[in-house]
Amino acid sequence: MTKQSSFLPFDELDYAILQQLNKNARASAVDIARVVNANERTVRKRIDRMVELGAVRLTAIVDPHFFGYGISVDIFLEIDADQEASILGHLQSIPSITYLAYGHGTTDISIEGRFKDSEEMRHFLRHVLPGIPGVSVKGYALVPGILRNIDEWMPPPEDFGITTKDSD
Amino acid sequence: MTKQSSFLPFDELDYAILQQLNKNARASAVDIARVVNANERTVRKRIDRMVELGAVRLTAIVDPHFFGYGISVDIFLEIDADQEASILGHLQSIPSITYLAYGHGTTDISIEGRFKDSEEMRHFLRHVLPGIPGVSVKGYALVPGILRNIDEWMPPPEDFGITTKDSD
DNA sequence: GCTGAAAATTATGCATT
DNA sequence: AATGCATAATTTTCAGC
Repeated sequence: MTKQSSFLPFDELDYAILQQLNKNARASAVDIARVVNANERTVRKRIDRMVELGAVRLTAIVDPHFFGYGISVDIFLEIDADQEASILGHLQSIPSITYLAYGHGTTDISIEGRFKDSEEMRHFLRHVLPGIPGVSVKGYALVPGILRNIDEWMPPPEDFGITTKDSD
Repeated sequence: MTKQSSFLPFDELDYAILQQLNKNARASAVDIARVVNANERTVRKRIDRMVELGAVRLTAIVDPHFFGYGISVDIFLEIDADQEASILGHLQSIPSITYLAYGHGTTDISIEGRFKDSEEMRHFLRHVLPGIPGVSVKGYALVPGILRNIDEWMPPPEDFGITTKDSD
């Protein structure tokens, strides 16, 4: 058994509520209360607390495929260290970019772009990105399909103090 | 000018509503209606339609950092083609995995894992993954920081029929 | 497809345990 | 921290435009 992780701000009720909100963030507190077997006032307070603490964000997530963005590409950039802040700001503002992260080296950046067709992708790789001062495209790789993403992620039950049969 | 993309199921009102829902998926239709300057009944119908069409999912997204998952790692796997379905199913069920995608080759899989510390990461890389029949770890790379992810993504205004000063 | 008005449901504020 | 209760606000239903 590994060490019991310090403080757990949430419990199994929070976990159950979270699962419902994950299915439908607009579900009424009354409906959720019914499913998780709790008082609706309690449910609302728990939701408010999780959001206020910043543990959870209730949001609208848009499906790129629905809008015709059928192509996903991982792109590897190298940037001018002196212009890092402005370049990252610029990249943040580009709607084609669905993922932006620091890469392995100190001047490496990884991004994921979504495009409607290969023409759009090519234009982005050969004109948009190289057109940003201090940015050079080191390579890219088409992503054949994404099966899971952060929006479907949930911490394990243990993080809510729920002990599943444990013998790890 | 590139070709006008076929049919646009949504308009600028949908776009405005979406932006509000992105900030807070539980915002009341009345509040949203005030901000976007529309009737509340209309707002509700637009929301329902976007969700029913599958363009948007209203969900709770959990912040891994809040729960102590401070380490992100990109991991590259090669899997036995004959066991693809069962392996992908297995990977889907692992809570450490926040991203799962097909990779470049026909037997390549890319995943992203989140861990509380390097010990947990090491255990995952050296025992959990190799313990899955048909899976071998080809390499991995620590991700120093993620600045943007799919949950913050929105299609460009053009996809809602909004013509910004365009001269691309 | 948008809006109006009444009924039903849900959310909020205060108080109690 | 959870809940009961009264009040306020929102959502739903049934329309008409």
